[in-house]
Amino acid sequence: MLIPPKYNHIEIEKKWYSYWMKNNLFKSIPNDKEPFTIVIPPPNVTGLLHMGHMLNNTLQDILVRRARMLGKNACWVPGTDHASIATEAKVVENLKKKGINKTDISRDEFLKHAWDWTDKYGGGILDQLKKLGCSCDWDRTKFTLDDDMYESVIKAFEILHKKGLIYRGHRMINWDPEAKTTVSDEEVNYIEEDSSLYYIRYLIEDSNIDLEIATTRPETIFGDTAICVNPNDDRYKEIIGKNAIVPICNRKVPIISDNYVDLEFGTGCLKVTPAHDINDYNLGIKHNLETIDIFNEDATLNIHGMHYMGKDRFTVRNEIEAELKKNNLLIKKENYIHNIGRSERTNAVIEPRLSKQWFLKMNDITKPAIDNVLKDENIKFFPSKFKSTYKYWLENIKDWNISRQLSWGHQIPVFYYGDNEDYVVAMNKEHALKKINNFETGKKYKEADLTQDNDVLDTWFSSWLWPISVFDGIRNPDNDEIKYYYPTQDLVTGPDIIFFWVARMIISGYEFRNEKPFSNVYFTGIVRDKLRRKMSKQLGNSPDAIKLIEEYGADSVRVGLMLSSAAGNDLLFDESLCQQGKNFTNKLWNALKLINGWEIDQKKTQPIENKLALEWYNSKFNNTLELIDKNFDSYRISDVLMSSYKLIWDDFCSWLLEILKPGYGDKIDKKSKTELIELFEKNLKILHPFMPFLTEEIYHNIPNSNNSNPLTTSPWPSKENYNISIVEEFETSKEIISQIRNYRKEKNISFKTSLDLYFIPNDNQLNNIEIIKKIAIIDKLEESTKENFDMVTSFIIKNFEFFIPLEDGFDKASEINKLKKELDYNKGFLKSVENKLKNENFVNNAPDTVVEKEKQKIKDAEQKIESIKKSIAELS
RNA sequence: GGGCGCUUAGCUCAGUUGGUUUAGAGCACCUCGUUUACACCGAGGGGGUCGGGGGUUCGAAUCCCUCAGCGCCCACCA
Repeated sequence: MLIPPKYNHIEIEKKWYSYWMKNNLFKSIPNDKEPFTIVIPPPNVTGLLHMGHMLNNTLQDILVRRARMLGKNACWVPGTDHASIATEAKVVENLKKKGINKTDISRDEFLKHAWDWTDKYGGGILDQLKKLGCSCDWDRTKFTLDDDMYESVIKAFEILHKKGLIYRGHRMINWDPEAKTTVSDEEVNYIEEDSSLYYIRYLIEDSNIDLEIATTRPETIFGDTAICVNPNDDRYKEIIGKNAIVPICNRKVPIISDNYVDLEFGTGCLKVTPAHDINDYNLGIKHNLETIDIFNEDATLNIHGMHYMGKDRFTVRNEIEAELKKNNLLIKKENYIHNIGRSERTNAVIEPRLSKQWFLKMNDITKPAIDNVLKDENIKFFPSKFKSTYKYWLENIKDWNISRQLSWGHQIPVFYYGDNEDYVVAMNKEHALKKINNFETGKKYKEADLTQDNDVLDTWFSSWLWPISVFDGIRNPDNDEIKYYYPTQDLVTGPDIIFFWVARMIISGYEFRNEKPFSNVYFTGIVRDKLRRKMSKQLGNSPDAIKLIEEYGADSVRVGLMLSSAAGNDLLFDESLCQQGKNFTNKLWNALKLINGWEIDQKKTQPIENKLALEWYNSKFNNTLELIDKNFDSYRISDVLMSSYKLIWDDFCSWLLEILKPGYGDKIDKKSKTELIELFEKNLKILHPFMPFLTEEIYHNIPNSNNSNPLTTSPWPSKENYNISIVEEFETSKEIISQIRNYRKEKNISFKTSLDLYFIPNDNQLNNIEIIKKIAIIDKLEESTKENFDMVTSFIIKNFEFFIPLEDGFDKASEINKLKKELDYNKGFLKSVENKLKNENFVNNAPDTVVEKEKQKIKDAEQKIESIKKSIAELS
């Protein structure tokens, strides 16, 4: 079989992905095997693959592929999210370009545009995931607005409403006047911005005292319904209970007192505008104040704004400043820096607004989510530090505002009838009609009498059902799929959506199925650039994911991402990581070429060093496998890769292959090659979750490999018993060989020149040349004493003394110097251990095993010192 | 303002309940090397006393206190 000199990732990745798909290797249906399920965090349907997706999905693929190899029924459910706000914003923007205003078209017309947009740009991200090698069961692909998914969301609303958990309330919400929608607290960014603090004069009724009031929002005076001072403020005690006159509109408002007001800030006087400030709203409720809403939906002033009606709030701010100044009501204006809330999506300044919204009561349904994560650890977080964040949020949870003033999404299944305050919750109009007409009122309603609520549900209200709804567990709670696949095993996601999504899925899991949605949550960090900056379009520091795959190959990119991504840690991405991954693929490819190049000599018997080396690597492999399995179980994925990387690069390639490598013109014995290939195949298996394409390709190029089955579905190596002492002994061998290499380097002796190595028999040591030879893996080693040679250089390893005879060019002084240095080191070491043992407290208090270890150290060090001294004496 | 966390080689990080030699890894760096798998390589090497200070202990990178610096989350003061 001819192996190409270079690994062609483009061709080979295409080949194997279509092979896997054609043979349905990622397909899962319920069977009698243990299920292993992951639901993908559904990316935005019209989004494009970025580094964060790559990291996240590579991790999921690694977990899924390993589970598959462990013989589990692995099921990775892919899908996309409709992402109401983001998608609707894009569609609106796109329509604007075409000269269409969203407000000018009907809901149905708008939805048609949105679907066209989705059909055109949607789902591309899933194809990109295939390029990355993701082994999802693509037949299961879901979209949150698919009919069945849609119905599940509505059904969930119905269930919760029936339980009395959903209510309609008046709330101060964050209003985005540009998108004309509410945004959740989490979607508002507070940014320090330059602003002004206006000091405005308010007159007091029946008094000649003026009040100075500081505000950042003079345009809201039309909504003022009180003036508030601190009850302990001596400056204002006398005027409490009187009325103040609001400038320009000349309305009388009461002067009230409340501890909320800060004596130090501004003038200690606060104008209260309950309709437009959350704190004022709370004051309004407390003091039973009137609420005057002065804004229209787009934050222009309404009729209460008098002559400013129809003008934008910021325009009014400027104009009112002028009017106040003209009337001598503006005392001063100061520069002022404060936090201004802006919509994450449109960047519009958020307007606090009183609005009718749908809410989900959270307090009643969070208990299992708290207990099962924090008390019982039925759900584990990796890293566990995120439990504190989770805990804090759940223990301070507020009711969830689930309605959004958008069209793209699941329309709220509430149908108003009669005087428009009565409503029913139903899957559709038909059901709704049936429901009301069943009432005892006797009144018969027609379809035309019903109006569905115009709002849609928060996107997260569909996402929080995802692990259940993808298996249709909301509509059909007893179906075979949900019973088999739920609860799922792992969730891989970012800590930034721990509240939005993770916590809510846990809540919904217990609420709808009385069972956790997943057992383990792996939190990935944020992918940043080398300078720790977030990847962003503006900075242009975000690499094109697909280009990276094309340039380096999917395997290399996957390895690059995994090399430095401990759970929860941010990943400082740099292309050099992909290069490192590519170097590794090259290394493996070349190992294949090397092994394939070795011809077999059928008659040759296995040399002892081959036997020893293979035995050693087998032990080393199993020793590492043990560690790998352990690290997999604790989700230390980058540690797993690192151990495999070192095992294969250093132990397999640099040591094992170098020992087995036949000499010039030589061939390898059959036994060695057969055993070697077995080990090589095992290497491929542990690497397969990380580098699926390369390993699959190599696997099918191994000579003598009888296995025509794909690696993807081959069994994970089972842990065999191994002898740890073999592994340890080999470390000694490595040391001996390293010493010889050092010696060659020091003396500038080429590798072509062979050296004789001798071993000094020592009665106190294991005095068996065979054992020493075994340890040294060097069959030229002979037993001798230094007296037989004029000059030697010696080294001591694990209390065995070895030496190499010297012929000429021997620098006695430097040799002695070298030994003296070693002597000093050992003496220093000895002294530190001796001091420890001299300390009576240590000897008396430390456990016996620890003391014993220290004593042994002394013995070893003393012996070594003796040997070195002897060598020095001999040279002098 | 409230809460959580971090500070170990040039960089990114390990370091499990305090005790395997005088702290590890990968990358980077330096030196040497074209021996027919690989220069996308090989061999070798330098480099940290674990942010500062104090304490507990026979013993601390590991526990406690304190100072300094950094980061994240929540709330957001007219």
